[in-house]
Amino acid sequence: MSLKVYNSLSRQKEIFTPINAPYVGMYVCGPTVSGESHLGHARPFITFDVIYRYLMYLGYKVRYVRNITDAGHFEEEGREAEDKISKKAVLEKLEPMELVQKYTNLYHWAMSRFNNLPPSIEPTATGHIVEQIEMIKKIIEDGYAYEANGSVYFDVAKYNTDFSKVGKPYGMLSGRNLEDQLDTTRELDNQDEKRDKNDFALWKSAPPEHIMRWNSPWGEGFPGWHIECSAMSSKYLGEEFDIHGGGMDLQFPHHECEIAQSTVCNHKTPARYWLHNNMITIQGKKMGKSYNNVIKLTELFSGDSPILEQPYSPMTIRFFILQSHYRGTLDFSNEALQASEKALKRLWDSYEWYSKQTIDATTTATDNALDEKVKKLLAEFDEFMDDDFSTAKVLANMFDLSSVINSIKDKHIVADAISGPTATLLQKQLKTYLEDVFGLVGERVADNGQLDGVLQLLINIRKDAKGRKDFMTSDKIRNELAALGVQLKDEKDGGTSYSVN
RNA sequence: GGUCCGGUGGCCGAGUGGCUAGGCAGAGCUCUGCAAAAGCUUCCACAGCGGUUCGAAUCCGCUCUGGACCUCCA
Repeated sequence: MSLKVYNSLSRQKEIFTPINAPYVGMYVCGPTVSGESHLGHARPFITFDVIYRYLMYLGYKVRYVRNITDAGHFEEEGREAEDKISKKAVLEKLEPMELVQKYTNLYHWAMSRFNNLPPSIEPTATGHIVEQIEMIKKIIEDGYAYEANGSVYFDVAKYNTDFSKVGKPYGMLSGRNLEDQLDTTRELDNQDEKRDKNDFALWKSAPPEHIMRWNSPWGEGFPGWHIECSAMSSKYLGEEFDIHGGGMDLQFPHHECEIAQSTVCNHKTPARYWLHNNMITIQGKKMGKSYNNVIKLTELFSGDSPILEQPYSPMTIRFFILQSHYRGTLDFSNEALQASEKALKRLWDSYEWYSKQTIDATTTATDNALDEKVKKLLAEFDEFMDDDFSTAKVLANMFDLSSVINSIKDKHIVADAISGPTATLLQKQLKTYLEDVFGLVGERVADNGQLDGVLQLLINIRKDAKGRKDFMTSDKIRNELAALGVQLKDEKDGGTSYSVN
C-alpha cells in the first residue's frame, strides 16, 4: 500500500514518491501578519498539520517549512503600490515590526490552541531580503526581468515563449494560457512601468512615505510578494523539493509566479507535488475580507460575534475540518459546528473510557464476526489516509468502533467478544490516530484536585438523598450543578460521573 | 468574457457503476425514581431531462443552478 496524493500540477492522484526518502521537504504558504487570522485561515494550517503528522506516522523524516509574510505584500490596485504592513501600521500608530509581532503572536497562540505542531522552520520575509535580492539579480541576468523606475518586473511573455518549448508554459499549474489572460485587459495605474500587464513585480521602488524599505541594486524598495516563497523554499528545501501546499486561491497567480521564478533560477519546477486545500464558505460564499463575512479565530473561541450562536472550541473546529475532505469546500453554519461539537464529544468520551480499560491480551474472541469487523475497521484507517488523506472516512470508521465500545461499556456486548490482541490494537490505533495523526486533545477543564473533591462530596450527598428517595434534594443538586455547567450522569454500575463544560 | 469546480435526505458532509458512509436533528423502543448518556430500530437522498449499461448518485450529452479563480486573498 502506498500513499496517493492529488497533485494540482497533473490534476490527478499520484503515488507519492519522495525525491530523497526517507526525507521529505514540505513548504506551505503561511500567513500575512498584517491582521488577525480568521476561520478560513485555519483550514490550510490544520490540513497541512495533519498531512505533516501522517507523513511522520509513515516514517518519513519531514522538514516542514511555513513562512511568515511580514513585508512585501503590497497592493497594486491603488494609485501607488503600498505595502500592506506599513499601511496598517500607520493606521494603528505602531511601528511596523510592532504590528508584525502583535499579529505573529496572536497567530502562534491560535496555532497552539489548535494543537498544530510548529513547523521545522518558520522563516520571515524580512529576514530573507538578501536571498530575495540575489534571486532577482539572477533572473535579470538571465534576461527574464527588467528594471523600470527602480522597480523590477518579471517578463512573463518571454518566459512563456521560451519555457513552452520545454513543456513548462506560464499557467501550467492553474491551467490557463496567456492568450486568455491577454483578452481580459484592465487598466492599472502603473501599467506604464510594465511592458505587459501579465508581468508581476519582483521588487518595488518605495515611495518616500513608505516606512518599510531596504537598499537594493535598484534603489530603496521592498520585495514583491511571490519572490519570498521562492527564495525561502529553495534556501531551506533545495532547488527541488517534494510538497508545496497552500489554499486554492493561491494557485494563481502566487504559485504560478513561484514556479516561473524558480524555474528561471534553478531550471527546475520547484516542487513535485502541489497540494491545495479548498475554501471555507458561509452560505456558499467564500469566507474573505472582500465579502465581509469573516469570523476571526478569537471571535470563534469566545463566541463574540453576531454570526455565532455560541463559542466553539479549537478542537471542535479541528474536528469540523477533518470531517470533510480537504479539497472540497466546507460550509460554515452554527448548526454544522454544533453537530461537530456533539459528535466529537461522543467519540472522545468512548475513546477515553476505553483507553482506561485493562485488556487481557491472551483472551480469544467469543464473537469472531465482530472481531473481524473491528480489525477491518482499524486496518482501513491507513488505507483511507493513503487515499489522499481521507480523514472523513477514518472518522466514520471511528464512529462505528465507538458504537462497539459503548456497547461493551453498557454491557450489551461482553468485553471478551473481541480478542485480547484485537482489543489492544483498538486501544493503540485509536490513540495513535486521534492524538498523533489527527492531533486532537481532550478539552477538560484543568483540575487541581479541589474541584474533584468538592464534586465527589456533592455526588455522595446526592447518593444518600437518592437512597432515602429524597428526589427533591438529589434533583436540586443535579439541576443546580447543571446550571453551573457541570453535568452529572448516573452510570449503569451505580456510580455517578460528571463532565465540566 | 476566459478558465475551472460543484449541485447528495431538515443541516453538515463521504461516496472508486451493483454491497445503497458517518455525524447532528426527528420518531419509536430499552435502560432509568426522573433525567442525561448509551444501545437498538426507524424516517428522510442523489438538481432536471435524455442516453450508454443487465444495472448509474457514480459514465456521456443537454438544460437549470451555485461557487471559485482571472486583483489582495488560506
